[in-house]
Amino acid sequence: MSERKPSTRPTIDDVASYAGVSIATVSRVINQTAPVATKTVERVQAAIENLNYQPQAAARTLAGRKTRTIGLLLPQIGGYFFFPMLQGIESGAHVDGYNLLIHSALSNPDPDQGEMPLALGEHNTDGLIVFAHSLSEKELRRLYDFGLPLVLLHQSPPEGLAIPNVTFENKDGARRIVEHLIEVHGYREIAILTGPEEHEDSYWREMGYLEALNAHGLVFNSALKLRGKFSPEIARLAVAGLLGTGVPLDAIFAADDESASGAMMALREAGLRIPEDVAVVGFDDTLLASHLTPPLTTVHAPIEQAGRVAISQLVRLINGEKTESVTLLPTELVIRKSCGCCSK
Amino acid sequence: MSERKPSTRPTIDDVASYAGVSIATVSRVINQTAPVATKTVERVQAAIENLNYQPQAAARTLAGRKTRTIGLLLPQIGGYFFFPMLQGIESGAHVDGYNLLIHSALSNPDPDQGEMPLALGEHNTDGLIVFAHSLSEKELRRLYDFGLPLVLLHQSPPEGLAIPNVTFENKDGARRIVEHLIEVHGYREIAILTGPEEHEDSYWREMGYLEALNAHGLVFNSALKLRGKFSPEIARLAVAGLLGTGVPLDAIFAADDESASGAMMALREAGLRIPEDVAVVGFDDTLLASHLTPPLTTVHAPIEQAGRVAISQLVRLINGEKTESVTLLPTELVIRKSCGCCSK
DNA sequence: GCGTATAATGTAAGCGCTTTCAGAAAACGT
DNA sequence: ACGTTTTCTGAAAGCGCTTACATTATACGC
Repeated sequence: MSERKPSTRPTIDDVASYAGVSIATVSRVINQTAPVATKTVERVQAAIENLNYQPQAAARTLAGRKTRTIGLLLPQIGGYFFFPMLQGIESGAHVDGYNLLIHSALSNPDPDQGEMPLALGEHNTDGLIVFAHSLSEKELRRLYDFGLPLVLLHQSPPEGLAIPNVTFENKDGARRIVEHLIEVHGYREIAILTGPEEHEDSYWREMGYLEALNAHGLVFNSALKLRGKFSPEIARLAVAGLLGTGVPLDAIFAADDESASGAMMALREAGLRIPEDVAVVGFDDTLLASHLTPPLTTVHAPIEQAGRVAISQLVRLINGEKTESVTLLPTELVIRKSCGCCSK
Repeated sequence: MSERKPSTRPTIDDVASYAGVSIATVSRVINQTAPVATKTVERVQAAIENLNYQPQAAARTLAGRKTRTIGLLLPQIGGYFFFPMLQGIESGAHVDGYNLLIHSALSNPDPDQGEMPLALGEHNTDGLIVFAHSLSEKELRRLYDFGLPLVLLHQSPPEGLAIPNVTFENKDGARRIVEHLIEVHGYREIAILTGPEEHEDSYWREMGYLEALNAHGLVFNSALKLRGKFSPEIARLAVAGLLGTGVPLDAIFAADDESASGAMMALREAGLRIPEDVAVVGFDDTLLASHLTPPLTTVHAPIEQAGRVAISQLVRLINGEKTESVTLLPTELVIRKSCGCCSK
């Protein structure tokens, strides 16, 4: 293995002399930045075709001071959430003609410690999509002050920074699913399994839960609030713990599908049937939801769309156009079986 | 929103004059490409620090003719498989000091149709990791002939191209899990739910299944071979169909976890218990496996590691070092409940 | 037709780095 | 001491493009 002839790619000069024009003209037909005679365009295009020429990105970047690439900053998450998001971002980026450079906070030495002069930032990209909590506030500020176009996904900007932010209608979705539990099934002892404390999506989902309770005259029982971390294991433990206390319970609203799955495991281990003994519902409608037994009733979050919207906001920012300071994507109730409904 | 002061970043010249040296020296301390007096190094480093200087990638690329980025080509897959793979690739790339540019075949106009002068290829990257079937053979050949370092993930190279290839010990893993079914549980009517026809991993898993059958004197019954597509829906339909025929059946070996999930659904819908009536096992051990009910016995495939190894092979190739022509990563049996074992 | 506005092309100056090449400084040998 | 290596440093030439700016061909007006 190994040992292969290197090769040298044609440059714009080759194309120019092949077509019998100057490199400026070649550049113009490539970028369509100035009128060129139809005949010339044809000649140049033929030359490009024949030589199999493709402009070299680095040179264009250097000369044109735009990288045509967008950076994506991810925290060290795993999970079901991630994939559709990436898909949305990737496809959005390509539609707009941008390349996608990915950087996970994982690979960075000291995510929190402050300093992480991320190689991505102001150097290789025209703008950055920053997923919740993958950047310290300090670093975010620095990039912002620097003037780098930024869009936040599932996180609102720190005080004073006008960074567009895209996320879901979390409160609304949560309220609706909890109301479903109350109105359709008549549950009254509904536990909530939250996400991590600092996570905004989780916060608003909790608010939605509270709102639904209030709207139906139910009082919030703090014993029914379990802190999860978007992790099935933690959820399972938390629910097992709750079950141990003997607090009455007829449903669990998990702030994410993975926690819902963990809750189901705990319930099952305790010999409880779902949904007959305790109903379980989730949030996100990730791939996982339909695979669970019973299939999970949840709130569909347009994850992929969020990625796409984030890109389009970023592109507007890059182009100096106006952007929405916050975009809330609508969610939708997905009824399956785990809430007690029998459909499908 | 919008309207922010742009800003101009310091260049190597700024650093040079700040430190009172020439840009050549600055370059040398940055790249450690030639000896520099300790005192000078310190001065330069202080300058870099103070000015918050970071070299501009495009300029380095242009001057140094290396991009320091690796491209990843993905097909339009969804799925559980994807995430750990990306994680492995991403972290591997960063460990080796490379950026990661992602490109999904999805975004390409005509993936199969041949022509797709992918912007990634020879222009913005030092090398490419190509996931199975994200590139036509023709395109692959072109890039190879061009001399671009290439590594294939889960696909062997076309005739005559010496491209390193990393994948799992599929046959071995499949054989072992099927033998588990036969030896430990005594099943004899074991159906197989394959992946898509052209997929090599799937092919070898099927071979492993056959091998296990043969080794135990069982004859292969073609009625028990169901063609899946790594998709739960298709698997579900296929299994439902099989059940309809009344062919005796005591276990199903699915070539991937998602199909296993689909199989489980079909079984459940037919009123069959898992594993009492029919056992189900999978392959891959994706996140999904442990969430299923009952938890899925499967073969753990080191997906993340595969990504990491692919990167390291690619980096060797880039550096002109020798590489393995094929890397088979060992798999491991993961016993849960769906096979009939009771552990955990 | 002639002057002038307009379209089409070419010339050349960088973009911010890396890297020869050569010169200056320091270290060595005897 | 003096020549000779060995270190260290700087000047300058690109890398392959984009983009003013200048120039030339073509169109228009009357």
